[in-house]
Amino acid sequence: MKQIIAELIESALHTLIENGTLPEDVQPKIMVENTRDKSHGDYASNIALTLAKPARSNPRQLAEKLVAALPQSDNLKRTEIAGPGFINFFISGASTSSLVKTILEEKGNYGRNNDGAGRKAQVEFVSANPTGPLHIGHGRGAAVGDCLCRLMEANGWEVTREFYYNDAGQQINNLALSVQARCKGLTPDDPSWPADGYRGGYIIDLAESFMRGDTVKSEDQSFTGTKDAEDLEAIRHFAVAYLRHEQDLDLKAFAVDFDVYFLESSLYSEGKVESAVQTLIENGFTYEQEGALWLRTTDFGDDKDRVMRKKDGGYTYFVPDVAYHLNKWQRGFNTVINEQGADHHSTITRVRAGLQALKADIPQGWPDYVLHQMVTVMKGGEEVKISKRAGSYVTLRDLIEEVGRDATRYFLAARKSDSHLTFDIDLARSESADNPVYYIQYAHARVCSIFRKLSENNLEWDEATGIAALDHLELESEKNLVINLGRYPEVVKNAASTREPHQIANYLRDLAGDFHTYYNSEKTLVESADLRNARLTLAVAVRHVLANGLDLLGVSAPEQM
RNA sequence: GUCCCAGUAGCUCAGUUGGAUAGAGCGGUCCCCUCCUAAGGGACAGGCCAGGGGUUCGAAUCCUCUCUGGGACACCA
Repeated sequence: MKQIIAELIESALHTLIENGTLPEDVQPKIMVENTRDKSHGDYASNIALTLAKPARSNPRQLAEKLVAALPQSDNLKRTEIAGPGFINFFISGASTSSLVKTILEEKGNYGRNNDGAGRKAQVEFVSANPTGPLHIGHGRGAAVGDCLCRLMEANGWEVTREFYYNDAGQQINNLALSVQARCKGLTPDDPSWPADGYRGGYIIDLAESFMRGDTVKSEDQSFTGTKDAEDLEAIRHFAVAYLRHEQDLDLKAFAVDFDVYFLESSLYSEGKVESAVQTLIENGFTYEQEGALWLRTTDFGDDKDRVMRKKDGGYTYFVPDVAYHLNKWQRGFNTVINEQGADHHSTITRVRAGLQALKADIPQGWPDYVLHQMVTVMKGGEEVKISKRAGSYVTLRDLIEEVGRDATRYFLAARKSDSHLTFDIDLARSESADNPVYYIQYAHARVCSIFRKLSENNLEWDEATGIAALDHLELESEKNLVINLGRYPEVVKNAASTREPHQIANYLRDLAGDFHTYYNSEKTLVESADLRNARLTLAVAVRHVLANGLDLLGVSAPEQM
């Protein structure tokens, strides 16, 4: 509808340019907006305000000329000029009908578009180290990342979900040493407990499982405990497999699936780290100093150069990261989004700098990053520190068990990811019935309930009659609902291009609110067959859009609550 | 010290990319089930949009400085 109005305005502008009211060289940016106040019409444009200066006219006069030059359209009932020079558009019943009809035809596809045109996009998210269960911060990453994927898919992209396993570093050594210490019966209080050891209770479970000789399976590996507390290599393998298995269960409980699990260790074993380093040296962006190899990241906007290879010969962590991203590029992903915690933000500059220094024709500013800020967990009125080493811990699975998957996903995805989030567990648990996600689901269930009642009364919804009678929907609340239904496709588009899945959640809350208001004020199952069928048709349209939007969030749309 | 993010109702947060009188939920006060599910609706109260300057027809939104909170700035991952 916005598009249609924009075209009408464009046509009027041409007329005004031809008759000399506007100079020929104007490059107007036509903006059509949803109005906040319905007395301002259904849509409004500020075009006369932005063009008043080049036209050397006052905005209201210009607006009048524009309105006069607007072509005739069935979609418009009337226009008016208001305030400093806004043009307000009131849409006609015909345009309402055609929108509802479109939704009924497209059903689950309504709101989807093909902007991506089947191009490949890759989203890397969660990517937790296999050193402990997933916590709420990972949960935020999982919720935001998965919604982003769903959004990209809804915009016509072919999305690959990828999880990067950091299985080759010092953290894994610490993990193995911690498990070994537990195998030997040590506790964190013992003097010989590893300095940076993990203290969480899950380490005890892990050690016991190893000493029992259990076999653990994860997505891509399997390992049996050797029961030998001196065999650090075996403990390392077992611990990684064990914790990956735990994380698999966490993700499954959260209904998040990955297409690719990428192992950091494979970058070493396949020589990719080494060859990336060679290229960087050959391209002349490195130098030796104090026994270490440095990358001149300052050439690419970093505030100081970074060490690539330490004095002891090991690589710093961003080197495999650069090799990893080169690999993503070589796999043909021109669009890559990395969803990470904000505490990793300093890596962005380095990875991008490294990629530029490879001279592999990778565009500047590639890849995209979506960062989520930290989650503060409150329990019993106090902040819970989510430190793996300290052992005080809120796992994602605990959270899902306490407040439910739908509510957890919604809560973590419904807020702008770059603002801090406070997750009050007591609130989420004790008032789970007041969680906004139920508000939206309830609207969906209510539509379904109307249809149950309909058949109890031995009546049927006649879709054809309903569509033909849509012009009976003349109430403000009904028109308002339709306008909001019409917004959905642009919300889907906008949320994807700005990488902001929370927009979907906000939209759904608004739509659900409008429907609840309508439901309370007007009865759907009225005597008049025409009006009844028209209202049922509108209700079906609402149900489709609610279900489509909830699906983008990975939240279920129950028929009954 | 440098960089990133944030600061909007008592609390948790939105604010459609610069529009008209700043909005929800929770909490507070008060109404609405003879009625398709009250997990709902309606009404009231609650605001110096952290603060100062600037940009323009117009600023919570853009620029700049200041203040406050969080995070990042290792030859840790």
